[in-house]
Amino acid sequence: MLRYVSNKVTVFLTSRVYSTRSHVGSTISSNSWTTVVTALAQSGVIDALHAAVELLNDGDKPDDASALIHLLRVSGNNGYVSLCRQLHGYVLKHGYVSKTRLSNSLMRFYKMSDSLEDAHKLFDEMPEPDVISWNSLVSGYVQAGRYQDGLCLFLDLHRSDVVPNEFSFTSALAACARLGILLLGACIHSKIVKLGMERGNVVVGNCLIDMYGKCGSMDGAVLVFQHMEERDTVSWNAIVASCSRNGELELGLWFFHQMPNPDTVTYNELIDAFVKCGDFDSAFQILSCMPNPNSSSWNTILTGYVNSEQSSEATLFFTQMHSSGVRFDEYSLSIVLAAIAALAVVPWGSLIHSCALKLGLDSRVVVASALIDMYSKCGMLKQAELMFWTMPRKNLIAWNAMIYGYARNGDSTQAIKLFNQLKQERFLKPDGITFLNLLAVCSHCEVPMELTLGYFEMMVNEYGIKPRVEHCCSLMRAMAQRGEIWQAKRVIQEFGFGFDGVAWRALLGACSAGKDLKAAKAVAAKMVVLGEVDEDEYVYIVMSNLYAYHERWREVSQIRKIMREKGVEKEVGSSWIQEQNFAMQF
DNA sequence: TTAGGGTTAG
Repeated sequence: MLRYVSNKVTVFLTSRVYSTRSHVGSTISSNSWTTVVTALAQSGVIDALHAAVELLNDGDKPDDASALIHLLRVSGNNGYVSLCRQLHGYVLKHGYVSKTRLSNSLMRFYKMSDSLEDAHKLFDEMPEPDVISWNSLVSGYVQAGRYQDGLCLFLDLHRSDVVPNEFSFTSALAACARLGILLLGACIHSKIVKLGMERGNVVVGNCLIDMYGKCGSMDGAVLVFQHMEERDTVSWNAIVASCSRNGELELGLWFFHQMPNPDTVTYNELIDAFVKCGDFDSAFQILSCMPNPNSSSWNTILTGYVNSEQSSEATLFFTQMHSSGVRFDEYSLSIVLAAIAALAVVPWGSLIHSCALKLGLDSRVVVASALIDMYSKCGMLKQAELMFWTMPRKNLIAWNAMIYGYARNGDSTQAIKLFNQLKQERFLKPDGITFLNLLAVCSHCEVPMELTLGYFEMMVNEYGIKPRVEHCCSLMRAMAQRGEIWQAKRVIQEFGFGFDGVAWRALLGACSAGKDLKAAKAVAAKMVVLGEVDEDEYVYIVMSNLYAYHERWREVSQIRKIMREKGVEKEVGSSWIQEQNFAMQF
């Protein structure tokens, strides 16, 4: 068996080695593990790998695990995935599994090659995982965006006999930050203080600032920053980012002016801060004056336009990026695709698609998901499907984008079918967005009420997702469509959204769709009590239209009068003209 | 203590 495996190793290696060999020349004169390890650690990497494989082929077992660790590191770093997997087989066969460091090294390889499940399996098989084994897996999950899995594992670590260290806490804090779980983040902070890890480790401090900032606690972020014994550029950037994120522009600028050596990230944070408060002029000013702007600097402004629903401006800015010679990255493309999706201009979307193909970015998850989204928003479901099914790796965002595509185009059968397929996926599970899309399908198409309710219950009970107001709105729309307005009203109360204007607004929309004047009057009255009516023409328009439908003209003119008095008037319909310039730029 | 683990922008 070993001979067979090793032969494959040799074949694999030689097929890649020959071309480089003539340039590098052989540096290995005598084959022994000592010389091989020295070579692996220094130079002549390819030759050293070759020599190592020859030793394995000859049945020459390494004295200890360290040679195999070196071998794994070097082969992993050079992309010899198949060799690494075969080395794992060798490790299993020759009983090296109990060597914790060696297993950690294998875990590193599996993490590097995006095989977290293999890393976890290996971890489970380790007789004595140490703190590095735990940290490696926790950080693997966190870096892969599987924050909940990472946190669960971190909590398991806490319950184990292994003592967590600084590294364990930094990964856990990053997960809390991304999930916005301030309570757990603060608990971890107190644990860090108790263990005396807060001082003397700048990275821990940086993670704390980031966690507080992302969880909306500006005070927490500033407090940590002020108490840090040592600060590096990341600390300063993290505090400026916290200010930007929490709308504290002036405080952010104050920190910026104190900062010894601002770098590109710092300037980008400032651009972001200005863009977030709508001050695009200042953002431009920083962009034109900053020392080393990169694609992120431009992308930040581009994102600002998209987030403030200025899609046309976003596309114009994108052409400006192109003419300024900015190198587009996957984010530039995905952001501009969002703008194009909002404008629903298919030719521009196709142009960006070609651009992505040309740059070799079309299979990146952010770009592919944005393309799916753009095509489905433009009504081109077949194109969206093609993108989805040809993606080499589909993450949840891609699945959600495709389900949303069906939802938007009213194809409930396909949306539900795809959702059922997603449920079968081993390493993905539906999230709140998935269910939002699914419930939207149910509320727009004629999906049986039992099925709709079933999905809602599945979300809460099976997947433990707390319903947000948007989920309840979809459920209410579905109920209202069947004339069950009063049951829909019960949903608002039952899930504690009685004081949420958005929920009542949705219910009013549902009453309007069902032409139910009596129910609409009750809902509008509730909205008046909640103060949701002032400066919002929606309630007036809905009520006026409903009264008109029921030919109650006296009430219609009364509402129009109130609207005139309050200065709330129906928005004038707007249209857009395609800027031909955009297409001309490419 | 040369081998394995951590932080900031979208």
